[in-house]
Amino acid sequence: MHITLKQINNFIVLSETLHLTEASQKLYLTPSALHKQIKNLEEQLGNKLFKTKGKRIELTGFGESMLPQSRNMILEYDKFIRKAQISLTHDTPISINVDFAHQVSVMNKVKNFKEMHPNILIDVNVSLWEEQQSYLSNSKGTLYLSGEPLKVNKNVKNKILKNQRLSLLLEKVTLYLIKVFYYLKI
Amino acid sequence: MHITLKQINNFIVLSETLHLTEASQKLYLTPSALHKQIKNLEEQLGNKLFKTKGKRIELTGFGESMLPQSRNMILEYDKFIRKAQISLTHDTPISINVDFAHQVSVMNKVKNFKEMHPNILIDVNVSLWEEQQSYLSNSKGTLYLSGEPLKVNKNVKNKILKNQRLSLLLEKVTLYLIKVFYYLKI
DNA sequence: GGCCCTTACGATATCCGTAACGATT
DNA sequence: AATCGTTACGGATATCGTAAGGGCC
Repeated sequence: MHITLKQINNFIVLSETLHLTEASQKLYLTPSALHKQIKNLEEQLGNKLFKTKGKRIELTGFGESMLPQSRNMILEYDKFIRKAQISLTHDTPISINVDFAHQVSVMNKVKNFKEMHPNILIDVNVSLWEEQQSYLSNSKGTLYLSGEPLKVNKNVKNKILKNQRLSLLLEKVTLYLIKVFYYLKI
Repeated sequence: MHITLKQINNFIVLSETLHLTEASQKLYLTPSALHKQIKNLEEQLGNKLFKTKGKRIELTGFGESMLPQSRNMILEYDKFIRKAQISLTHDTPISINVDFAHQVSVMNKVKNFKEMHPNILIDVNVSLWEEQQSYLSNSKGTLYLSGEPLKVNKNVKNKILKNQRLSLLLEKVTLYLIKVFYYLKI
């Protein structure tokens, strides 16, 4: 069980781009890190997934054959996550941070939502995105989610600062946001 | 993608035993480690999977609802591994270590196998299991597989020494062995 | 008291980024 | 010369085991 979902996902992304640098960007990794993960996966599978012709990367026959099953793994994972989202119990208090740009649209939807579901607690804290960034620039920066501090490690912090998309990167935040958006039907 | 297959597997095993200590033994972990992994999974899912009534552990409704999808994940992973095994190319040289107890049965099968598949290279090295253990007792102990040294970290080493079952624990070895056994139809 | 879950803490292993190298176009 | 894959190395992070705490039978 040493093979990880992350590695399988890496494999799929690289197989789609056949371009290490490009794939590594999509995965928010350095080419070096991605390269090592692929190597590691190949080692555990006992066969090479890719071969390199000059600068070009190609799938091996083995890699080709592993692709469908790999996609199934990720699809199954998606279902798993979706299940977790839908299983949200209605008494879980939810609080979300929204940056300024999305304040209006979210607040309106939350308002409607609260009328429909008065027993689901939602707090919406609005803060400038720059403010959230400055939290993260501080090495001890924390975000708060449902009242609890959300530890942010350096990697995640960098990813956020680079991409300015919180929901794409912090899975825990994503989960909560999606929960809300699921109800909001955003 | 922080949720790992290992965690999902942990969840399933614990849900079957509802007994932390017992589950942790099945998973070759200490209760402490398993406990933390479950906590971590719950945190990422945003809901508790288990609740504790006195000394007894019970599934929450959420945990119950996550079980089928979790099992699917593991089933899909099994298919994934099986696919990798079957995709073995016939020109991969294979060498396996066999302990004394299994020498005769394996050697006979290998012999038959070689007659049927003369172009698949298999070397069988026989050594006492105690010998293999003593390799591992040395902190720099290595096993050899297909000529390449197989780095053994301390955790794996301990697991092997405890359980005396190589094939259950070293996935890489398992993979190779299963490859062979697949052909051998053992 | 004994069993069991839980938490704190330290060691080990793993993961990732930086930087440098080598090869290809 | 520029781009890309690869490797070496160091720091940050995660994982695990040991040991100690606390509740229930």
